[in-house]
Amino acid sequence: MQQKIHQTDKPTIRQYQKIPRADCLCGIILVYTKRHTAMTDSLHLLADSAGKPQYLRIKDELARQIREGGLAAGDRLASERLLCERFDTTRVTIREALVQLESSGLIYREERRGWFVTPPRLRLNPTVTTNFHRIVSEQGGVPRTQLLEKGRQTVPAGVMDVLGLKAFDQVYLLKRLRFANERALCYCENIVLPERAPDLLDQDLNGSLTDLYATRYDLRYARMRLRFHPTSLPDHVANLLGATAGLPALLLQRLNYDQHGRVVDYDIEYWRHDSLEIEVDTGDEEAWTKG
Amino acid sequence: MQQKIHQTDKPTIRQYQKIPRADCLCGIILVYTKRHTAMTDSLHLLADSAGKPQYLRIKDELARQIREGGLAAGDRLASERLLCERFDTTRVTIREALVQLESSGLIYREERRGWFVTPPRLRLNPTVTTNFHRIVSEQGGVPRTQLLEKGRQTVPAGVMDVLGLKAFDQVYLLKRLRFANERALCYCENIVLPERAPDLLDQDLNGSLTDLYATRYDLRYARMRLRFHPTSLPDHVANLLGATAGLPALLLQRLNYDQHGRVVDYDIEYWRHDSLEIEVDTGDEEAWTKG
DNA sequence: CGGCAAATCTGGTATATACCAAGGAAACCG
DNA sequence: CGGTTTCCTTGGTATATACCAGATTTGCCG
Repeated sequence: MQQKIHQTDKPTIRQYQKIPRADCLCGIILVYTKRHTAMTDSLHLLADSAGKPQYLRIKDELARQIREGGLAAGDRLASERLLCERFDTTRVTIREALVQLESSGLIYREERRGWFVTPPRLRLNPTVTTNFHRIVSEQGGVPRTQLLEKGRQTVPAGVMDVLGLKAFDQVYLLKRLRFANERALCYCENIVLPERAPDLLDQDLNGSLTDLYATRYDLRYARMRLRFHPTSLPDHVANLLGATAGLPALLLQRLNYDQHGRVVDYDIEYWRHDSLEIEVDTGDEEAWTKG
Repeated sequence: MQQKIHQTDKPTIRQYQKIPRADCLCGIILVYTKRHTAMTDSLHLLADSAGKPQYLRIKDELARQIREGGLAAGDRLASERLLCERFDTTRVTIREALVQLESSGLIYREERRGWFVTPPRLRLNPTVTTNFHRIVSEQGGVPRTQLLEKGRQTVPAGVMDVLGLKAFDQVYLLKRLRFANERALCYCENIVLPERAPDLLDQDLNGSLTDLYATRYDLRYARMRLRFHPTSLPDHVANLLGATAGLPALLLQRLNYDQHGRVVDYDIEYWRHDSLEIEVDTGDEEAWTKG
């Protein structure tokens, strides 16, 4: 290994240049890079794909290498500084490409650990089951729910009306994280009507709420009003999910009714944008199962 | 405003900082740099949110100003360079904040024209109606559909199975853009079974396909299989929508059946992530209308 | 006044550089 | 051997600067 001079970035990079270190893991990311392709003309920008910006070409190239290069879900990409060298550019440009790949859902990052290939999305049919544990298990993953906070409080203004409550009415509030294979996918808050589930706070809330409702309170979700839109993670949610602030996300809100047509609870969920695929089938149920 | 000297960025920036900037070469000397930074503060940077990165504080501040400052949907923000001056930072940092606000859906950009406040999302209940024109109109907007391309071709491999077709079977393919108030929201491709809608290509395809089906072919969507997930715009779609490559988006795919249970068509739609809010109500229809 | 070209403004892309803090491995120590 | 300290790697954040091309405005000319 080369000696380092001090800890700034420059020496670090230099060090890689001398060491071929064939290594791997991403060795897929080949070396050539455009330096040579562009050599003839002063600039790196040119040649290549008709006037496309460099970061887009890098993005395409990385995507191709991930697809064809045998990187599997969860594998780590080469470090940014290494990619800089391979594509002969700066971290700013590399990161532009990486961030766009993240935005497309192909890769994700773990804070200061690196960039990884995103695992397959969880397929979710919120009209059929909301049982997170069941869904993850059925799709071959290991589910986990972590209770962050539980309490009884006055109903938040934003949901007072939809829950049919008046100011100062009390509700249970749960804050939980959902994991699949130890990757945090979702942060959710459940606002529950106490009269539907007395003593809820004394139960084990690290499992399925749906199951708890069914087994202990004889409640089953019969109808729901579902709303959602793409947005990005608020700071505090990003922290909880171990993601970077501003990561694209899906904000999902759901008002649930039981088999008697009574409101049970209201859910607010922030899902990583790259973690789910939503399915909704409408129309005659019979027809679907037959088909 | 101050006078400019010439058109590169440097003079512009220099003009704001009166410091002598003892040349840099950043190396060792660097006495001044991000000046004042923490110094006495007196700046917006201050006290404020404990240790939050600057771009997040700027993001919050911009969001606040948009909310409280009376900027309405469609209004333009100050230019990046002006924001640099106001927040005493560089374009890189300002853009980090702007991009995150874009990601949250609060603002959007028009290529080289500026940053604007995003108009309200279109509320969409894909299980009730897929009639874009109707939806936009009902929500007070002016809809427009632009046919980009139409043709008859062999069925694309990806949808062959779901459409119940065999290789080399023919389908109609439409490529269209959807606008609300002249803002492009959605790019969609419709893959239609010719036997359901003969002579479709001879019709006016700049309107509602749903209407056309109903009036001319006596077809009504009775069931659909809907899939979607957040991703980002592929380059060619970004170009068509007048958006930047990599903009967060919602990819929506839908398999439609008519009142006889026969497949009619398959839709692939890319929506701007900031353009829609999806609603799905499930359960007893009666109950909903009563409620 | 209307049309066109030049000046200017805007965001888009890119380089080079630096320092920081958290993650993690290696070295060290008891 | 196990716990702790040191140090390197990694991404996160930020500065300073530049040039480009499209969009807009200005201003001149006929």
